[in-house]
Parts: sequence; structure tokens; C-alpha cells
Amino acid sequence: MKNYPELYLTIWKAVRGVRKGRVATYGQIAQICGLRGHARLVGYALHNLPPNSDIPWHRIVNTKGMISLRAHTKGHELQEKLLESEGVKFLNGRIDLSKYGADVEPGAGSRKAPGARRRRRSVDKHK
DNA sequence: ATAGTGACCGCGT
DNA sequence: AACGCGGCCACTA
Repeated sequence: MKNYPELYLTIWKAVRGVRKGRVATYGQIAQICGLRGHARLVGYALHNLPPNSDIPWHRIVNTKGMISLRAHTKGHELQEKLLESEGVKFLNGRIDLSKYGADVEPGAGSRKAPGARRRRRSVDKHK
């Protein structure tokens, strides 16, 4: 058993905070870990999940409310199964985030939180 | 030390 | 509405 990077532990801990019957997005988890906007790292960490972890990794989906794992894979199938067993319903392969989204952030239910404007780092490449 | 990859996100066309 | 592209960070060869 190798030692896992601390960042992974941090992320996994955050994932553990997601209550049953709820789902969180990669972005949300990233934000909790202080990695605001860097959801990829969350995905990376989850990809390296230890096999016998108690981490509810299946409660993590992308911002569209869909399973990010490659379809036709065991993981994808398993995730959907686990979520349904927790009461999370899939509508056309999609989860209603405004309904099942974890309250990791105030106003997370609203897609556009007024004032909660995140840093716009988009440089005007226009010129 | 450099390069490549990844269970993503947001914006532009 | 759907598709494509770039960007950011950490980890592995």
C-alpha cells in the first residue's frame, strides 16, 4: 500500500462529506478543497481511488449532472446503480442537480448566484 | 528537468 | 442546442 499524496486525501475527505442521496459536482468538490475551478484534479484523485475505500465516489458527477466515466465501462454502470440505490433518479441519464445537489455552497441551488461572481480570468484575446 | 495525460469547466462559434 | 477549443493543476514516465 503506497502513501497517497496529501491532495488526494483532502479531496477524498471532501467527497466523504457528501451525504447519502445527494450528489456533488467535481467543481464543488474542488472548491471545498480550495482548488476553485480546478475540477480536473478532483477527477484525477478519484481516478486514483484506493479499491477498498469508503469514499462515496459515485456521488460525484459533472456539472451537467451526468456520469463522466466512459460509457460501456463497469464503473459507469456501477455508479448509476449505486446512485439509484440511494434514491437518486436519472432522467434521461441525467440527474437533476438543483434537486439532488449537495449544499456544499450557499446558493449552490441557483445556477447563477448574484454577487457570487467568480474570478473572471478570461483575458480579452480579442486583440 | 520536460512532456504527456486526465472521471472537468466555461465560453465561443 | 450541440460541438469544439483552451486553460488550469497535480501526478507519472
